[in-house]
Amino acid sequence: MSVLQNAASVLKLYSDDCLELTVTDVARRLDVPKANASRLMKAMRDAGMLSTIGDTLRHRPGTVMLDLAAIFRRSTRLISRAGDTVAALSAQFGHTGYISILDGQEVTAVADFPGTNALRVVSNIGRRLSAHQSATGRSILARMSDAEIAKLYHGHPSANGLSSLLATIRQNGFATSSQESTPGVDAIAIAVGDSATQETISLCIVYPHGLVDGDSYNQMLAALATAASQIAADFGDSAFVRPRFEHKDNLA
Amino acid sequence: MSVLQNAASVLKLYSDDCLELTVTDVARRLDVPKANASRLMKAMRDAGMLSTIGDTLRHRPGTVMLDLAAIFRRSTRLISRAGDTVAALSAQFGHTGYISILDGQEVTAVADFPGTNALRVVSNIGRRLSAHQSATGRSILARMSDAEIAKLYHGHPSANGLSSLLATIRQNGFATSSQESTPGVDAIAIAVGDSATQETISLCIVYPHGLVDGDSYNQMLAALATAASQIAADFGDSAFVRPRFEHKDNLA
DNA sequence: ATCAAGTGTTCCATAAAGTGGAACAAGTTG
DNA sequence: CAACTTGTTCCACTTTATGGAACACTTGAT
Repeated sequence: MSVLQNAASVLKLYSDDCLELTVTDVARRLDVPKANASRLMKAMRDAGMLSTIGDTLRHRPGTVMLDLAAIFRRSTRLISRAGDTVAALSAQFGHTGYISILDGQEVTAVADFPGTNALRVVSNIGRRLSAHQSATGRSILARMSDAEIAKLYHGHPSANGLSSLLATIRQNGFATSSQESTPGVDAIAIAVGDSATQETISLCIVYPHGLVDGDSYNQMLAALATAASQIAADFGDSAFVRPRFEHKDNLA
Repeated sequence: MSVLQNAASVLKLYSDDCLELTVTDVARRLDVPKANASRLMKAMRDAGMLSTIGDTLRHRPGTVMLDLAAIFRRSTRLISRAGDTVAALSAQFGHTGYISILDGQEVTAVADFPGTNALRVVSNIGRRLSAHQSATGRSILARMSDAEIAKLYHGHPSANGLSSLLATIRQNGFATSSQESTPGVDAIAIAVGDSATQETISLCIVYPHGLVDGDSYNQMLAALATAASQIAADFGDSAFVRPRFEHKDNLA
């Protein structure tokens, strides 16, 4: 194991439920000797990757990390453009929106746009979901060939059922989920790509299950589809499937 | 030089003006052999600290970095609380606000609250300013003893003039700047600390030079002073100096 | 088509790290 | 004050990083 991987492992320990870490925390959770954790975290402090909280023994991410998320978001025109689009949709419908990317077998939100409704889904930048268990993940996976999927999910138990799921999404041009990753939360997602870089991202709107009637659903889906189609056209996305859908009168 | 420090150096190369890096960029800018940059960046990719942009040779920060800034902001009650306060002030006056911390001889913004005015200062999370050359930096430095300042600025050319500057700030309880770090931008800053952790942060409002009259300035300063005093009281900040100021009729 | 200059990767012996067990100091808790 | 926690330091040993050169690949110009 290289130091870098260990350092990354430490950073990955941070989450919504873990805002600070001590040497012992790290040693326990990564199952490494205390001595290693101590030296590693000292090195990370010296490098600016970690900082102590006040003069306590607890650690938080270092100042080096502070602007990297913003730089990621601005790194490509595709993300910037999609962010503007989802921000507008989020404001229009009052629901929370995301831009996500695929990272191995997981998807990660790179930008979030909190909704304005009283009951809305709270966003979690950096929260990772299984790609095959989320609308946003499946919308991206559906753009890959069966061979690529087979390679990515080689030996994975969910590999079998995935194929038919993705076939439907390829046909519809959009993906949905209902209370899958998070209880009470439904989602609509459409993926777009940049022909110049092969970069693929997913636009997603999440909303409380049961609080969106058929009309609203249809409007959101139509608006998301129109927005995504426009982006796909602008970025020369040949893999884009223009969403096909019937207006639903009632939701299950 | 350890790998971690080199990795941190790579991450520090990213800025508002540098959203992507190639192997050659890194080799040149850090003055290391191409071979080292290549292997280092490969290791950083494997660790998730960097990722390639689509299938190009350009690199952006990796997905590991995406949520670390948010975790930093939530890591202490002091920052969260101050953030809420500055957000309210920013909304009230329409000017951009910041929360910043001292990092060596520099200050870094950890949270930003963009103003609503048509002409407003655009924010830069992670942008680093010389502590002694900014209102926010001086507001924090003023809380340190002369001995600590002397140690921090040992051998630094600006060390001499700094002492009297800080003395004034200690007396006033607030710091200001006018077109110092950024042309056309003025700022008011007040620092507060947490007695439990010795953590110190600075609350700051920035506004376009010449577009704020005496009344507005007085109101902002008073509002910021009141807000900071309340935070200082809540966190048992014994070093806090309640701001003393006369209402200005005209600004220079 | 060919050359030149750019890109990033791999090879190698040398030099410099990281490793983990144990002993240590400092602070908490009952 | 003894038993526990915390984080740090020491050591011989192992693994990793280093930097120069050779390599493959793409790009633009002649």
